[in-house]
Amino acid sequence: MGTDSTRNAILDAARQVLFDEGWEALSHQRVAEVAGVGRATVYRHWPQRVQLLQDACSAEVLVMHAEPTGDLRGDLLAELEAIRQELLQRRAGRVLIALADRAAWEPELAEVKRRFVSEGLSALRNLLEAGVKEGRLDAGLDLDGALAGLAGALVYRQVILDQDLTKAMVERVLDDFLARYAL
Amino acid sequence: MGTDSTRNAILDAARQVLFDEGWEALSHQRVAEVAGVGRATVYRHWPQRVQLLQDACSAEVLVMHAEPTGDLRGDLLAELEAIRQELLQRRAGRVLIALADRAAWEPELAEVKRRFVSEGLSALRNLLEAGVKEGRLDAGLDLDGALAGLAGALVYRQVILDQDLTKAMVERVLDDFLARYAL
DNA sequence: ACCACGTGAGACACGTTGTCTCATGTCATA
DNA sequence: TATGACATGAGACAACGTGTCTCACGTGGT
Repeated sequence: MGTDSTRNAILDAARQVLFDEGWEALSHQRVAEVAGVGRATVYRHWPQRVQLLQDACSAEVLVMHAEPTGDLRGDLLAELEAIRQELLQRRAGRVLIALADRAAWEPELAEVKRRFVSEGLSALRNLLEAGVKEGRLDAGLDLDGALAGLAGALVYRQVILDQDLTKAMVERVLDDFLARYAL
Repeated sequence: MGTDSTRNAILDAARQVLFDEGWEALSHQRVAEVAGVGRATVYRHWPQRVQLLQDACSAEVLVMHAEPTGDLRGDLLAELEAIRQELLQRRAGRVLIALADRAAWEPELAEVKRRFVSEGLSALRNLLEAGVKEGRLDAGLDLDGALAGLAGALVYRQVILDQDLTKAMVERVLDDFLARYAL
């Protein structure tokens, strides 16, 4: 077995363990078991647990972005819907919350978290930016504040309140936002 | 030393460890060291780690609530300010995020989290409810949605974005909300 | 003076972690 | 085909953490 396929098998196993059994279960030993490789092999590639966490998480930062159509509300809704799916299906919420928790004590993870958040919301940010530039959103809009408001409301419901996000919730959050800032 | 003072010493130590060293460090052994008691004593009172976590967290659910004055914006602002202080100083944010993470795999903690959130926001909920009843807020207001929007925006900024919440941020969040829902 | 009881210290078995060595299998090259 | 470089799996090993147990000690109430 070549180096790359072993690495991938380990990373796949790490993600599986992370999602199914939680962060605390993500040990070299457990990952080796699930990946079907020797324990020493996991240590060889990732001597530190935090690096394994980092690499396992990094591959999760993939939000499907739709092409903007020019319809502001429609584009925003599509993007928020993509984020909703990410939170629901790919369990980005769990990863995010685990990162937020560990990042306080493991500085390496703070950067992973920052990237995770910023990449996950980059398309949304672009849409809002364009909306302001084209005069369809209030110029006084605080971009970071708006992102925190939109994403925060969704993440909070999904991860803190344990609600499964519905399309209606997303629309409500968006329409409240637009009621305030759309021109 | 009596039973109660030992219990309190252990719970104090548990909270200290929880805040200063993180959730993973919260073992019977570490708590015993910090509390200056024998390891067996900690096991005697809390055989399961999750119970220790539970009791250590439960005492953290104390938000200072101001008396309502009748001025809706002022009262809401005071309450959000109290929540901000809680998130900033008493590290409720860290506890909340740690609870959210562990609750996914430890059902006992889900209830602790639920109480934590609901008690922390109960005063805010009452203010909003009264505002609707007195006709000062849009009757179409979705109470849970509004709470999620307000709290979510603050928690998200504090814990996910690592921003230290300022008074200005709180005012902005509130005024955006009132711009949409105040009559 | 007595006793009940919570406690601290420590012994013990057990599982986990991180490191190391070595025989084996695989792949590219001569 | 023979050869050599290399990644791997298995396992030995010490160190550490965990959960349970026993026992001597000190305190407070009787």
